[in-house]
Amino acid sequence: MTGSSSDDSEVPSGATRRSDATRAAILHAARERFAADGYERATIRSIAKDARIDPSMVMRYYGNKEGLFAAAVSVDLRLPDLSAVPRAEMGRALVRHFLRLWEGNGELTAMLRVGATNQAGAERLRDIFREQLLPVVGRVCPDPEQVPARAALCASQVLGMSLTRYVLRFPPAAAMAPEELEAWLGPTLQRYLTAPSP
Amino acid sequence: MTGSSSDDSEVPSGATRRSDATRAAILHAARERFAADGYERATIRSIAKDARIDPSMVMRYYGNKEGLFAAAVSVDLRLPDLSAVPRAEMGRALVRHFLRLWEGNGELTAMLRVGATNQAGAERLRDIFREQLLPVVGRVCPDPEQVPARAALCASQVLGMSLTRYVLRFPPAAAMAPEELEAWLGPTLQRYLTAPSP
DNA sequence: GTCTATAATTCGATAGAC
DNA sequence: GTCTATCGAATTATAGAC
Repeated sequence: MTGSSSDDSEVPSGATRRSDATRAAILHAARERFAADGYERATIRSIAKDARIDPSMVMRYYGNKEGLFAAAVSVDLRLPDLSAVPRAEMGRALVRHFLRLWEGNGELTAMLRVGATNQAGAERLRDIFREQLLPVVGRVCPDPEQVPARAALCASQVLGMSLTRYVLRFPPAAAMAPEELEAWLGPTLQRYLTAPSP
Repeated sequence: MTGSSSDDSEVPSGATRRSDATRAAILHAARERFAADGYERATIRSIAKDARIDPSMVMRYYGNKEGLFAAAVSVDLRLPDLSAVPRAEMGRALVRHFLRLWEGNGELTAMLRVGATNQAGAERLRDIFREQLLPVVGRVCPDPEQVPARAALCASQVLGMSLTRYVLRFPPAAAMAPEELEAWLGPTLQRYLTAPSP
């Protein structure tokens, strides 16, 4: 009964499944739709249509809409080790990293949009904050008690600029050049990271 | 034909309509629902239920869901005239104003939530930025060419903190005391408003 | 002014043929 | 593995009785 079945619905051990291309197409379409429409308006049907497959395939592969979202959005900020850059340049380094990250990545916009309306989305963003940003700030802030607040301040400015620039599209925010943004936001993060607590 | 009709569906000239209480209840419920659930998940049915009236009344009064949203959300930031405060304290004054505004006002959270997912909501936020924040910054910034960018930077930090504190509820952001926030964000806005362009 | 009933869509999810 | 067909539920919106 192990190999005599005429269909190949069983997951093979090491070989690539025939469905891998389909799965990748679904995830790609899901990321774009979630980013563009948010969680509620990004329908399984529209995602399937983008991926040029049948909607039922999405259900088969990912169980339900939440499963699809969880599978589609896995954000790795790839934050640099700030303790490796000169202390006076940490702010700008962090801003530059985030700017590059946002420019070519709809996933982050998706997370932001979904986090604003969906409870599970907000929780994912809190996870990312806790697991990825907190440790980085922890390595450059001597007082552990101040780490959460300083990290949250950095997050507020970075997410705020992302919101106004990529989601709400305030014309001046969308028009600013990356170098300009880096020059303005860099000192802000620098202060949140290193200035004495007020 | 003007007053002989047996029903009172026509809008009277100066007197209060019998439906005013109902309309107010609808708008109140709509604000809360839009703030709590975002545009898509805030259904007319749920709003009507909160207002303890029939869902069809909402349609009758506001035409459709977009009309209801437009009527429910009319944000007046009541921004102070910054040119009336000492130049060195403008940043803190602006932060303090926004903090007070956000604390007791679900409307702003609603705008933020809806703006993140709904196109019309984003446009309303752009309107508020252009009509209310731009003029205030314009009065304290000597170079008109720099006004939009400086205003957008202020908006990014204010909206970013609102997002992380009230919508995404990052624990450290939600836990910070207003005085603490004022001390951290004040200098940031102060620099965005008055520091020489980098 | 208020409500019932329902039309017209749309969505997530399931069943089952091939 | 893929697709058709469809269910059941929810939604916006309309028509019309009282």
